[in-house]
Order: sequence, then C-alpha cells, then structure tokens
Amino acid sequence: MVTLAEVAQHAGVSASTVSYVLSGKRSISATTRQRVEQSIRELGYHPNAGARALASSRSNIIALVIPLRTDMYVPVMMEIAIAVATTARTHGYDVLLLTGEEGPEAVRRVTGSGLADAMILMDVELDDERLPLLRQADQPSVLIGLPADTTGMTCVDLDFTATGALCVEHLAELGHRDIAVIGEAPAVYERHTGFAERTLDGLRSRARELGVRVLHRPCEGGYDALTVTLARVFDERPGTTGFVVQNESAVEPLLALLRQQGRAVPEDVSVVAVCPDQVAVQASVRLTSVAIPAQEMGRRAVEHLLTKLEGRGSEDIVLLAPELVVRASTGPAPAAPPDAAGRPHAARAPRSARRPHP
Amino acid sequence: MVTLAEVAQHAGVSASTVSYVLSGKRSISATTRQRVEQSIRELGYHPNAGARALASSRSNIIALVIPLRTDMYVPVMMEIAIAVATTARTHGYDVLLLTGEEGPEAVRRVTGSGLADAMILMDVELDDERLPLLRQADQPSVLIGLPADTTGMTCVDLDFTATGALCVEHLAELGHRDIAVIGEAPAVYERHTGFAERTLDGLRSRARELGVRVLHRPCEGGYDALTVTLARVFDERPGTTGFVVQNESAVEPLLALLRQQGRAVPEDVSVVAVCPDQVAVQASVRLTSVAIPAQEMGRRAVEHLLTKLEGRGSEDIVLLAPELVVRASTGPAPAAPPDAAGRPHAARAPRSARRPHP
DNA sequence: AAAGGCTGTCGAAGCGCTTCGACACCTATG
DNA sequence: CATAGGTGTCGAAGCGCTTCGACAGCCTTT
Repeated sequence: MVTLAEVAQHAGVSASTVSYVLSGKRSISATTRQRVEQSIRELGYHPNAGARALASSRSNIIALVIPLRTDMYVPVMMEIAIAVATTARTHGYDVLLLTGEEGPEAVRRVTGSGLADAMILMDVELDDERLPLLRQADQPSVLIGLPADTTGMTCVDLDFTATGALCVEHLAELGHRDIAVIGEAPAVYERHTGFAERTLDGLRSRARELGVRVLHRPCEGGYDALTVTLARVFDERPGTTGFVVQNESAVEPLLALLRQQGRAVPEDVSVVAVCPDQVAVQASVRLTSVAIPAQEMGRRAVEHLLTKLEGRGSEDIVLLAPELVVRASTGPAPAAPPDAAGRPHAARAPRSARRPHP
Repeated sequence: MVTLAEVAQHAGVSASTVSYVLSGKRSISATTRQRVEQSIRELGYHPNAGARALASSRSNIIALVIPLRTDMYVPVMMEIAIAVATTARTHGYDVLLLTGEEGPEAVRRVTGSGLADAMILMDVELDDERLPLLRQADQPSVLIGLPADTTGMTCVDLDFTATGALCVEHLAELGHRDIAVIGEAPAVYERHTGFAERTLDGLRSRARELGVRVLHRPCEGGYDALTVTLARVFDERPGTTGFVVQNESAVEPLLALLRQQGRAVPEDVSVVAVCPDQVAVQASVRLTSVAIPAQEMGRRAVEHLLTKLEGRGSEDIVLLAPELVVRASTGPAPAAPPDAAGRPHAARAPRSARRPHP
C-alpha cells in the first residue's frame, strides 16, 4: 500500500506539500505540483480513507436511509437512491446505504461514529421518531418527504398538495363532476407517511372549490383488491367518470377491469395517474399523469446537503412543482353519466362548455 | 464528541482496557467489563469510525456496486441491495453504495483507499472489465451473476440454465410441443449479461431432449413492443401453445393481448414466467413461475464475503436451485393447435399421456 | 537600503483508535 | 517453598493523514 510519505519521498518534497497538492488548500508552485502529481500517478497512490477521516474529521460520506417497506413503489426509491449516489460522486462524496430497519439507532450510530458527514432520510413519517435526534445532532441532514413538524429541517419533496389539485383541475376542466381516488394501500395511510394524505388534501380542497365530488378509497395493489374496490366505487357513485390513481400497482388492474366492464378509456371514463413516467407510458392506455420526479428529488437532496456542509445555509423546504402531462387516458366527460346498471353510453360527449379556469 | 480516553478515565481504567472490552480480543474481568460498559452507556460513547479504520486497517464496510441500467427489473435489484444491507448490518458491517457509472475506476478507488474491506458486484457482464482488477486486488469480492471466466472469483446466482430447463420441462409435461420464449430487451442480450443467455441455453437443450420446438424473441417491455412480437410469433408458429416469459414488463401485456385475441389462459395457451413471486401473484392471471430469489442472493453474497474476510475460503460458485411454482397460468396443451387464422379452439384438451420424466 | 508583504515549502503535533510487549498478581505444580 | 503458567491490566508506539506555525527567499514599497 502506497502512502503519502512514499509519494513525498519519491517526489523529493515533504509530506505536507503532497497533502497541499491534493487538497489545494495552499498554493504550490507549478513545477512542484507537477512533480508530485507525476509521482502519484507512477506509484498509483490513493489516499487512505480512514486516515483522512481521522485527521480531518470529515469522511466524505453521505448516509442514505432507505425504507424497508415493499408496499410502496420500489422503482421510485431505487431511482432516488441512484440519483443520490451519482450526484454525490460528482461532488467527491460516497454514499452509505442504511435501511430503516435500524430505526433511530442508525442516526445515533452514524452521527456518533463520524461514519458519515451528513444524512438523507427517505420515507419520513409525519411524526418520525428520528427527527428529534437529527435536530440535536450537529450533522446536516435532508429529508425526502415532509414530516408534520419541519422546524429546523431541510426537506425535498414533490408538492403533493399541488399534485392533487392539479389532477382534479384537469378532470374538472374536462367536465367530470364525480371522481374517485384510488389511493395507496391502507397501511400507507395508517403509517402517516404524509404524501398520500397531502395529495388527498390538495385534491379535496380544490374539488370543493370546483364543485367536484370526490370518493376516496385506499387500495392494495393487484387485481383482487381492485375488483372489490372498483365494485364499491360504482356501487356508491354510479356516476363516477373520473379516476385519480396514486398506486402504481393498481394502474393496470384498473384499466383492465374498466375495459372488461365495457367502460372505454377515455370515452366513458378518464384516468389520471400519479406515477413515474415510465409506468404511464408503458400502461395499456398511455396515461395522463403527474410524474414523480425521483431523479430530481435525489439530486436536489444531495445538493442541498452539500451547501449545508459548506456552511452556507439553504432554503428549508423545497417543494417541486408537479407537472401534468396529458396522454390518452383522459377526455371530456360523457354527456350523461352511465346508468345505474353500470353500462356506460358508448357515444362520446361533447367537450364541456363550463371552464373552471377563466 | 466522546472518545475512548474519556470513557477510560470515567471508568478508572486505561484506554487499552476499554478497547479490549469493546473488541473482546483479550479477557477482561467481569467487574471491569461492567464498569466500562456502564461508562460507555452513561457517556453515550460511539467509537470513531475513521480512527478505528486507521488503526486496524479494516473499515467494516462492504462496497456494493449496483447497475445504473433501467432496462432490467429494478425491484429485484432493490431487493438484493436491501438484503445485502440488512445482512451486512447483522454482522456489524455497513454498505457503501456505488453505481456502475464509475466503471473499473470504482474498484481501484475502493481497494486503493481502504474505504471498504470487500466488494459485491451486481449485474456482472460476461466479459466484465472490472474482473482483472478484482483478481489482482487483495480484497475479497463476490459477484452476483456469472461471468464467462470465473477463475478466482466467488459468484452467487440463480441457476438460470436449470431455470430454463425447468420451464420447458413443465410445459412439455403438459403436452406442449411448440413454445415461444419472450425474452429480455435486445439490449440485455447485446450487453452479454449472461443470465438471459443461460436461461435460453438451458431451455433449448432440454427442449431438444424432449422434442419441443422453441422460438425465442427478445422483447422490450410494454404493450406496443409486445403487440409486434406476439404477432410475429403466431405468424411464424401458429401452433404455439406455451410461453416462457423472462421480462417482467412483458408479463401483463402478454396476458392482456392473449385475452384480447380470444386465447384463454391456461385453456388454449400456457404461460410460465421467470419473475419475482410478487409479480406472479399480482398479475391478472396468477402465474406459474420460477421465482428470482433476490433476498437469498443478497444474503448469500454477504455471507460468502464474510467467510472470505475471515480467511476461511468458501466455495466458489453458488448456484441457487430454481423452484417452479404451479399457479393458474399453465394447463394441458389443447388437443389440437389453434388454426392458422389464430382462432384457438375453446375446448380443453385432455392431459397429455406422454410423460417426459419416467 | 531597510522594512514589509507574498509565496512556497517544511516540520511537528496531533486526530482516536488498536495492538504488542511488559508486568503485577494469583493459582497450580514439583 | 520456589517456580512455572495463567489472568487481567497498562503504557506506548504507531496507523496515514491534515493543518498550523515557522521561515526562507523574493519582490515591492518607502
């Protein structure tokens, strides 16, 4: 193993000079620098991470705590994790992968041991028990997600409230008056992860303003669960013509079941999804959707963390503005709602004249 | 920040005694140990990771290199990563997350800097350029996947050759004589990731033995790609009654298109998938499938790495035996193949008398 | 021509831990 | 009763790096 001292000797300078060449914290003459760099290359020198961490008390590592759950859409998490890793690397940081399994202990361990310089927490719950620890730690941290009390925290998330509002606005604009929300699994709501509730809040309050009726049903993924949920929806609100889906594993079953019931998308029923673009594009009907900007979230989280590490405080709450992309799953509401027997009219309705946004 | 020395002072012993209490490398009297442990608890002491790494030249960190690709089924990778992280934790190790983006440089950096004690590489290509580096490094490593040349490497993977054979055996046993394989995206084959080819090899050679005809078509995920692929399959082999799918994002489209064409599953056409159980169970028809044991792979990889770290060499190639679970998507081949127009017979065929396994 | 300010380099002091040899004390053994 | 062999504890020497203060040499400025 090659050490700093060996490089120094090889280049005919002192160890500290090599160190300063590496860190750039003091000016070094061009000739010396080149000689040192040459030696580094020839010897294949890599600074020892442990020694560096000990001497500088900075590890150049960011800890990323990912949830263990499998009841949420995994590719989104993966995409965030990858974005965090790649962004961190471009700034000279590595990423330590922790799972939520350890709970608050992970925060204590990492901050206590100096293993990492900073932390990113995903899947933060509304009243997360790790937050108090994070507040009293002197390490910078960023949450992906929004807890109930954001005091002293930096958070990055999609603006789910605006997302909900956006979905309902789009449907209202198309003349839909009765919409159903197919939500995440009940466990997600019970866990108070926040984002699902925020979507619903935004959706409901905008719906009230626009005079749209909303029926919300949490739903496990898969065909069986959705069959039951969908039957209940049409039972309770036979006039439902619009759907908002916030559960990727319910998207395809919903489309299939609607088709099977003879309800055409988008002629009879419109569907808006909150999901990654890939899902929206690969579905059997290209879905009008609000994308979850996973990459952007990961990238932004790292960037904010770095500005905090540099001592420059940064804005506290970053809510990314949602963007709704219109594809083939939404259209004007049918002229008359389907009859009680659940057989929708086949004819397309004319575009509603009422525009909610003047 | 609490240090070893402070703990020692608080407990009235020397620093080395505290260190030995922590590591257990020398015997310490029960009373002293308890006193030290008490002090550790009271002061909230956490050993400094950098200092520890420097002094012991072991970081207690395992590097995990995950692929950047998005053309493979992401949840499997995520599941492996999580299994690696949790298994590592139970053995006192943390996991450093690297992406394939850095390429071979990542191996050099990690082994050179002592950042990690060992590495796990996922998504290894048949002729991966990181392998030579890994061989000459003195760090233990485990590959998840199987390169062409496994000399000096420890590998963990599902036995995909056996998986392919198992799928074709199951279909042959049910009397199917003409089967189609819907494979991964063409890019996966071009990249020579190995597993797709191995599945195909196992499948083809067993098919030859059993007198089954095989048509293989790589396929991107999604409806559009599959529509084209499926049309070609039935065009070329109208008598196809069995499908093997090794591409999770083709599963649902395949089922939907078959349904749409009036081919009933499993009465007219049988489908076997190679996919995680969750996908098999959540599909619109509960799929007969060979599961990808992601968790097991992650766990085994870490365990083998640890035995190598302890100096106890361990077996080199671990191929997990595939298990085929029969669900609702496979049944006896129809008595006669569908006619050329692609309209299958509705009647169920009697179970084939010929049993390929005496 | 002397004083002051730069620039570039060096030496040395740690950072907090592990680990080796030393040693004091205690118990079995001849 | 002296000796050998355990135990349990300590002191000190690093591990490889960063960083601070010092200072030599040079260029300005007065």
